[in-house]
Amino acid sequence: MFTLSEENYLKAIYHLELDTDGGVSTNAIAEKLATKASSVTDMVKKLSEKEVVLYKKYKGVTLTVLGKTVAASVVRKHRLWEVFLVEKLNFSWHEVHEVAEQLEHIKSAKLINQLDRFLGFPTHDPHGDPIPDKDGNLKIVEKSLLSTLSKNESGICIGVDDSSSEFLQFLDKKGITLGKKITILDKEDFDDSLSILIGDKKLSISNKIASNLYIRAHTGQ
Amino acid sequence: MFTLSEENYLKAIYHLELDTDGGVSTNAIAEKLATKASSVTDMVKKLSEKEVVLYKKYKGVTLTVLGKTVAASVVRKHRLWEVFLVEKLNFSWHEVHEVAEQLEHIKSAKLINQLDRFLGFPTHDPHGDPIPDKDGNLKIVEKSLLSTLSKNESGICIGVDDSSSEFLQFLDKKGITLGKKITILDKEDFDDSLSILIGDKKLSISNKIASNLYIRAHTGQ
DNA sequence: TATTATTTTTAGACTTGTCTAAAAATTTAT
DNA sequence: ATAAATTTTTAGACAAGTCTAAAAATAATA
Repeated sequence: MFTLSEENYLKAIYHLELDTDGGVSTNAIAEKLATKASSVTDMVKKLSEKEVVLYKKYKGVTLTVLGKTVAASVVRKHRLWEVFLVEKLNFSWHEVHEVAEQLEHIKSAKLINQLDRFLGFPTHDPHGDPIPDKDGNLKIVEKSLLSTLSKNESGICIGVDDSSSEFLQFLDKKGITLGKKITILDKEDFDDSLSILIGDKKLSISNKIASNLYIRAHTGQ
Repeated sequence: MFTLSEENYLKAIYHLELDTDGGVSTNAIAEKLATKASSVTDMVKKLSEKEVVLYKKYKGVTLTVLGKTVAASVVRKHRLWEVFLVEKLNFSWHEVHEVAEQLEHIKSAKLINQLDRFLGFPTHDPHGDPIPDKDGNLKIVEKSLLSTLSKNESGICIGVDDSSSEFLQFLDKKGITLGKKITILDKEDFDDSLSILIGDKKLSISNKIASNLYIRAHTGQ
């Protein structure tokens, strides 16, 4: 069994590994968890003894198969709870993170399995991130950043890269939500801003926005 | 803000105060929390500094108004989550306690308010215990133990005194659930066992069982 | 009421997870 | 390739919450 703190470290390493090649650095973990490097070293040693990470001094850490399973289970719980909060309790997508950070540590296999069923076995959370299955596997969906699409191409909005509260609230204001079809009407070379059609509305968005929105390719009509 | 441990102490004192006159003893708290008296003394001092309990050495503790509010809020959360688990996630009433012990510590006013609404503002948990409202007030229902009823009297089963897993599973097996009408067909002087009518079934139950079932008086037919 | 038994508190120690400050290793730059 | 900068680790300390063992206070009993 793992403590709350251990689970948080495993989750942080799990996320960091996804966009790192080779081991995850002590400092990277420290930054993600808003703690000190020395604390990370201490914890990493403990996790190493528990055989959930591989650790060589000064060389960073990687999750073992076991560690990845534990981390994925925490992520699974986090994302299922987020779906619950949005679908059943009328939370906005920018409000769910903090609460899900707490709920993800509740220990009960039955609870999470029944919650999964109650929610209709969702595959993605309210930000478009995939929900690991019971075995920790993710359903990978082919996705591209909106900013990489060309004029006249279109796609379905399926997620965000930056899921900060500010960005999500901005999207709410603009009426940009998951599942909506977006078509590139025009691209401005000058500042890389885009003119898009979303639903039946025409919008102009900056490149910064477009680089934070994930799109599933949507060929035809 | 209160730690998990502090909340557990406050809850324990809250429950103990309900069936104690005067201060709650150190040993009583220790027993309820399965800890040592010396640990209780330490924690009680801290709670006293935080002004949630009144404490005089060797004289036991009582909750302050603030302490009672905090404790009631934890109990409220516990019982609302129990309703959720039973009503929405198909838990049996004997399975909910352990999970609710964890969920009761999740901190989010919006979460609990929305959960309350989602559940239809329930007033009682799956064991028949009242759910404190936002201000910590309980709706007191006139209730009596089944064992105190006389022959030919009847009532509605509204709760249990002992909510141990074993007792609850026993009741399940006998088909005794909350909301059912129970009529005393006969009382046996010899061993105080009862012959009862529940639904359309006739059952014989021991006095021990009858002393653990709460009944709301049900005059007429 | 004096004595014994029980309850409660104190004193000191231990664990977990964190921190600061300093030392060691690694990386970067001249 | 050596010096400087950065990263990482070690060493020692601290707070929270718990424990054991012993002392103090209270309650029970003879």
